[in-house]
Amino acid sequence: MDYKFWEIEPKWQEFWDSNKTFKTRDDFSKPKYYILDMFPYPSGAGLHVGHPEGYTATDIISRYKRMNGFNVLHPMGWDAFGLPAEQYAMQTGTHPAITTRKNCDTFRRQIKSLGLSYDWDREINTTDPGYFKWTQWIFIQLYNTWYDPESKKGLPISELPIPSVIEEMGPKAVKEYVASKRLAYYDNAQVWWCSSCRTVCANEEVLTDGSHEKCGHQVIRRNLKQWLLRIPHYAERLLEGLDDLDWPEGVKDMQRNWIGKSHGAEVDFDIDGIDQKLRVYTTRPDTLFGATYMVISPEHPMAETLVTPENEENVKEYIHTASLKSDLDRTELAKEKTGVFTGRYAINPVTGGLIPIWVADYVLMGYGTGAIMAVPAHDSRDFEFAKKFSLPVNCILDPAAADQDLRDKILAGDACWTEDGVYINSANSEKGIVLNGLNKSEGIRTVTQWLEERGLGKATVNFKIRDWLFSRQRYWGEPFPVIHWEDGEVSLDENLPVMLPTLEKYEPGEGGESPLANAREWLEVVGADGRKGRRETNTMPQWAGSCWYYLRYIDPTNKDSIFNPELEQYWMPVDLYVGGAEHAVLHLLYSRFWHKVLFDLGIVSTDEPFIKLYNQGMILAFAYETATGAKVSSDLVEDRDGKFFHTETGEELHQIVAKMSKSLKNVVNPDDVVQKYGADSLRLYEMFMGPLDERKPWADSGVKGVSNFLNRVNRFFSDLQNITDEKEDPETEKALHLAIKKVTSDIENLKFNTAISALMVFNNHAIKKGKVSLETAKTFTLILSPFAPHLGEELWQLYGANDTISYEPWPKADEELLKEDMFEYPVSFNGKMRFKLALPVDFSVNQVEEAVISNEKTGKYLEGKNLRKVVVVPGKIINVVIS
RNA sequence: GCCCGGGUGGCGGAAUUGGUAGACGCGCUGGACUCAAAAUCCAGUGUCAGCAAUGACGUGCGGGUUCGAGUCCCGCCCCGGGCACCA
Repeated sequence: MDYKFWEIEPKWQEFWDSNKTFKTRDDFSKPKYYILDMFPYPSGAGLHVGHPEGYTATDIISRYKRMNGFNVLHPMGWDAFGLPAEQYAMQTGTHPAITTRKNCDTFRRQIKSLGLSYDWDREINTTDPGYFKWTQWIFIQLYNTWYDPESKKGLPISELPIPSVIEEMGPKAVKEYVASKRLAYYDNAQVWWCSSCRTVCANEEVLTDGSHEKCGHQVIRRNLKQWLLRIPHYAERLLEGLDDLDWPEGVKDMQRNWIGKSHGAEVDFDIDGIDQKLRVYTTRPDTLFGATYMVISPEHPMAETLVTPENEENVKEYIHTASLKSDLDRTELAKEKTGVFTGRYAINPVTGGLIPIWVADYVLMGYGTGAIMAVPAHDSRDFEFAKKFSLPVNCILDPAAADQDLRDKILAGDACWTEDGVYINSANSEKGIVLNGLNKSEGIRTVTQWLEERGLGKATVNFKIRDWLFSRQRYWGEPFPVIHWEDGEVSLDENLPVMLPTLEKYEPGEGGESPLANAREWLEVVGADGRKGRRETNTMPQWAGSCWYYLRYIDPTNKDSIFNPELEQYWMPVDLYVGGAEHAVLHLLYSRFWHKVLFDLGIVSTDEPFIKLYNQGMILAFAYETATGAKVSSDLVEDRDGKFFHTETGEELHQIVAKMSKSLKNVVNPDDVVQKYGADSLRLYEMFMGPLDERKPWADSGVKGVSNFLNRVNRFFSDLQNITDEKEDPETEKALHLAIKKVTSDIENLKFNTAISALMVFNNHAIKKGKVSLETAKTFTLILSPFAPHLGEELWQLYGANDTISYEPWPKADEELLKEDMFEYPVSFNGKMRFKLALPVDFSVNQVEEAVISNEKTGKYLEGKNLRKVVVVPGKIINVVIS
């Protein structure tokens, strides 16, 4: 019987659709399982083979969990705001909503053709007003929340205590004070501006080379009024929360690095000749004795105060030059350090010595206090700077582990040492501080305490994470529910949703304003009191909609509230979240931030949204290059007996693995694969390629391999002549239960490649046997069905069922059947396996040893050798040690 | 520079976490079926030597621990990802 996937696959997809087989009911009596895919951006290019990888994995688990009695929530939707639809609108005038709808239709059709068991009644779309109404609503919650460091919680802004000093200054001061505490605020911000996209981008969207992640164009600095979110207030919570999450360690590390917590101290330095102090942040207060100069960043507010008249011109020029530089120029490591002397000196609090204050752009205003004490002997950046400008290098830490040569250099101030050691030259009994003889951690403790006792400084914690730039000069995004009044007041428009106006032109407005600035009618508002105002013309970034979508699936059509809290309590948190590693920081950190705020406000019931996270690896493709490394398009490559040649030049080519790309002509379209081999084959191949979390190259021959397997399954199991009513043969029964056991544990551990291998092993066994019982055939069909659901349903129906296989109970492996009487011991001599010896499993170590020694084969290996000992690991191995 | 991954046959990858290296699949070789081809089926397939039995070698490189190392430890090399003057 032929394997007619082209008939059975549409048949079952139609069945699932019309019977709403995968509709999720809010049945609280069952244990729930919420399994989520990162929803896609529906691009015009349609699905690529990377999408079905994660989707198939979650689909297998969804089906497996249903068969294990779980109430499974497994939804899909569209992250549909974004630049491409808007750019297309600029070129063609087509409204982005139309483009978006078309693309979603394509994606939905393609996803449905893969037989994925989503509950389509819960489909969501971030561009749907019924959805973004609630994105705007969350923005309002953020705006109306402040973070209380005491209780470490976000609280309603109405509960913000106003200090009496502020209160006395009048209502304007109070308003400003309140604004300074809101989690969302509107302010001037130094932002990255992409002149090609005519929009700002967040720090995270700018690549290391200073180009915009989306378009590759160089970005520049601009000062613009923008919306920002105070995510650093949640830094500590976001950091602590990571510990209990079942996430890949690498992702957690990346988030930890991004948050960038450091412990150190703030120290106040007196300034010679002015009655002001310069505050620095350092993680190495212990090296205070080695501080030989200070540096402030060019943007430091005290720059003007500090500079002496004779240095004023120099310093001003330097600050001006620095302001023109991009961060890229300023941070490039290869670059030489620059700086100018202010003419002013600070007083080192432990030595009492005068140390020069410099301005240099290697110190950043955005971190710590924007000023540092420089310890060139024990900080490599300071060392580099000191060498260039001939500043003194005082070694105060005798290096612990350096070789003698290096140690001499360090002690002489000719090299830098940042590791542990023993302090020298670090005592001032007059000031009551002695570090000599201590090590680094003792030193840090001693100095910090000394500073605190004298009111000169205090222990401080710093974070690298910055405020999140939350507005874009775009049309196709969520409008802010905000009105700017002519008198400068900002207020919220709580009449949600605030809709996007229809535009004739999607070009950005004057001076870098969003295209919304062109929508005059929409833009201008008049208040009840006749006051005039303008709507916010910026829109939210794409992150906004994806920050909370997992919550809307819970109750996607609710018109009155974001979701029903009872449903939220049942379904949350997400039990398993699968998606690409490219979202390791941004999406996942932003989501966690919003979720924690919503948790503090009592809107959601869990502190963390995603209990377990798994990253699927990227699917790559084979590509070819010449001896000189030039890439060759795949259509110009000829395969001759496993060697590759250029069809035009005849040159032998080297096979490499690279990202799929149009230019290399090695992009695989899932539609073509479904057409040629069927959805079950595509699913199976994507899972069989290798471990889910690893990057791996696509090979068409591999699809053929799994397609062969499904053909063999179909040929054998759909031929009722092979299926008997007799009792199953013990050997086959054992093979079956071995497969159940392996497939079960492999699904639990997301090891789908080896699960499929186990299915293949059993199938090979069954075919070799020639006959299996109906019971066996049904059981095999059950464990095959999550992987190849169409064929699973088809066989299930053939065996007499008249309903879906999707909710049939998952088989249990019978351990009794797997027990062995005999074990075939590998017998090694000095660790080399020589022969096998079958012995009863219940043999004692002594009995095994005797059996080995008396075995005739052993004699051969003992000839001319001494038997030293016999190592027996019951049920594992025998090793005979000879000499 | 720092932080994570990863290097196993011709290829994708297995290996119960210290116990038979190479499961499963692709490819290749030989055979069956066929007028022939495709498809399918059967057998073989880490490398070297040998007709074979068998032996030697073998998990990026160099050391070490152990009765025994792909797996653990020390020192390197290469590939991929992230961060990068954060004091």
